[in-house]
Amino acid sequence: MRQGVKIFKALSDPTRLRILMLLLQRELYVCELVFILKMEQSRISHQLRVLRDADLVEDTREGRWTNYRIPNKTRNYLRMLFEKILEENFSNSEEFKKDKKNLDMCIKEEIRNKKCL
Amino acid sequence: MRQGVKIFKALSDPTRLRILMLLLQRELYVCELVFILKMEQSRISHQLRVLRDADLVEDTREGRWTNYRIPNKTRNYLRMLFEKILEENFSNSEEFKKDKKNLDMCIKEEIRNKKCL
DNA sequence: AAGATATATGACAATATGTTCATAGATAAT
DNA sequence: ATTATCTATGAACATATTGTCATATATCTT
Repeated sequence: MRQGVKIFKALSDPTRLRILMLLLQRELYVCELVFILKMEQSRISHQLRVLRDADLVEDTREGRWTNYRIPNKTRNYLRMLFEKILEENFSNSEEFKKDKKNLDMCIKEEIRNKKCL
Repeated sequence: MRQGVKIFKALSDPTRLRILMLLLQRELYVCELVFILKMEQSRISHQLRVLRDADLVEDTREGRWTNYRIPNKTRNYLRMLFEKILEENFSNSEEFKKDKKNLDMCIKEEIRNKKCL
């Protein structure tokens, strides 16, 4: 029960939804999320913690970097959730289009390989 | 987007989840929910408002009573949501077992026909 | 019309949440 | 070793949420 509530709580914030949408596309470092979302690093770290506590994301340390991704076991239902509930409401929103564009730029500029420098 | 967040927000409270689980079983008057959940009427009314604002429930006035139900268009994905996310976490919880028992009693004692008197 | 019942709502207090700022911890580069 | 970089965390603040109490509204009964 607690866990169920925790999951929905984690999903009930625009910033965290944006992060999840992005992680559904691709695993990302924190610094890549900073690049894409143009938000303070600590803000993103705090939100990632909430997502991690709800088991919606997992992370591995890679040197100085932390690589966040959506675990396979939740990937499917999360996708479904987003399709059912957020397709019109979110995927087509101006906000997410911008995030998507920044993600493309993030990939193009190889932020990941340049280690966010 | 806003709507998506609103839906998850509405789902992220134990009381509201209990109400939704009950409404998935059967349409109910507010006074029946009071009978089942053993909570203050105003508390339940407030929570129903949140659910209604998120379009998760709909209501019709029937004389003095308000009949709440889950609309067909959301019924399916809500069920799915609960199966995927809440099956282990909620449906088998002590809390919901108790609610279910009270719902049975509510039906048996025909609270609905007695109009909660 | 007056009283009783079912529900909704507004105000308030207690608590929870989200963001920012400052800083700590860990790893890499020099 | 020192410095720089990436990430996490704690404190403080503003805002939002939840539950309670009192009360309003609507409908029914008499």
